Amino acid sequence: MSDSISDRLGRLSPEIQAIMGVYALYWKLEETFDTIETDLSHPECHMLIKLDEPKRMGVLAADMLSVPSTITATADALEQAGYLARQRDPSDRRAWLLVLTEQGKGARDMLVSAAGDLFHKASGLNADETAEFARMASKIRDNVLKTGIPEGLKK
Amino acid sequence: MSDSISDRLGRLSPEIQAIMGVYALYWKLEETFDTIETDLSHPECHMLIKLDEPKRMGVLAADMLSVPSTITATADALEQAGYLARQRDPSDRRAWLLVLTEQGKGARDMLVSAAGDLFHKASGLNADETAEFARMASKIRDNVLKTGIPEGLKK
DNA sequence: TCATATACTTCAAATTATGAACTATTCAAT
DNA sequence: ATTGAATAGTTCATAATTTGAAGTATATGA
Repeated sequence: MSDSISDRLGRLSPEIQAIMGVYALYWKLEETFDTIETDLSHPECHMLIKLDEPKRMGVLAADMLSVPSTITATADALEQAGYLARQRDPSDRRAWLLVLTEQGKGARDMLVSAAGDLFHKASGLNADETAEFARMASKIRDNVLKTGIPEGLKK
Repeated sequence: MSDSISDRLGRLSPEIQAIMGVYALYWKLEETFDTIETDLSHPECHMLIKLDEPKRMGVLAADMLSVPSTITATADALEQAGYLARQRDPSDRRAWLLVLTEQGKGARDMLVSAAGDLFHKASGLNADETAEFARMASKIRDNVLKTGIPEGLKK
């Protein structure tokens, strides 16, 4: 009776197994970012990868579950290094669109390609398994972004 | 020809979909740690969850793809707050075993339970899907830990 | 036209991670 | 035994990253 919870926890529920797998993969991917491109920081890599098309900073903040000031700092660094340019959003002149330069596109292609390789090596999954994992991961991501940022209750 | 790479990248390969899903879930889980227990930092939560049984600090470092000094800092904080105790490893007196106190076990059970709930809410997966995702995540984790820390080539 | 909300910026402070130099212990080979 | 090299963990100064509060400019609605 008293052990029902501890036992279940001790034997690691599927949820905890899933979480630990996610953490291991996340940490491994972060670690391997270090070995690729020396002049890009981790948040800069994240942002580049997200910029498959011009996006508003607020969209990126929501996407990365981050706050505006963090996005500003990362965008500043990428802009100064020539990877992207800020353009006013014509439909709302308060907002900026972050647009990759040619240099930025090149860096992004390299990163995305390298990340794909890394995923293969780190995960050890074959093509079918990768496809299945990607399907579930996409579903999860949709759900996170849908439920994320409750706007009102920021702690 | 020239578009084959860009096209594939633009349409987001399964690997990138998988990575983005993993990042979204990781960030969401981190975010929700903030809403649970106020007197534990993120790395402290990670360490508590890992301590399902007494472990050496080096094992934790390998497990968290981290370095010894980081583990020391986190263990110091948890020890000082009464969540764990250091015991010399009888089989190697250079090493410490980190052992949860009763308070630590209680906190861990709470965290693990909360993390399970969070996974459900954040992922939106049902029980079957969760089991399948957990299976793949475990496989990935095994592979990461197997291939991780190449010892020699630290960058 | 005024009040309020939104998009982003600035900046100082807090958190977290890291590497290099150090102590204590172990292990292997004399 | 004794020495030397390797390992486990610690200390500490520094770097990287994130955050929240206050500010500017633009939009929206009454």
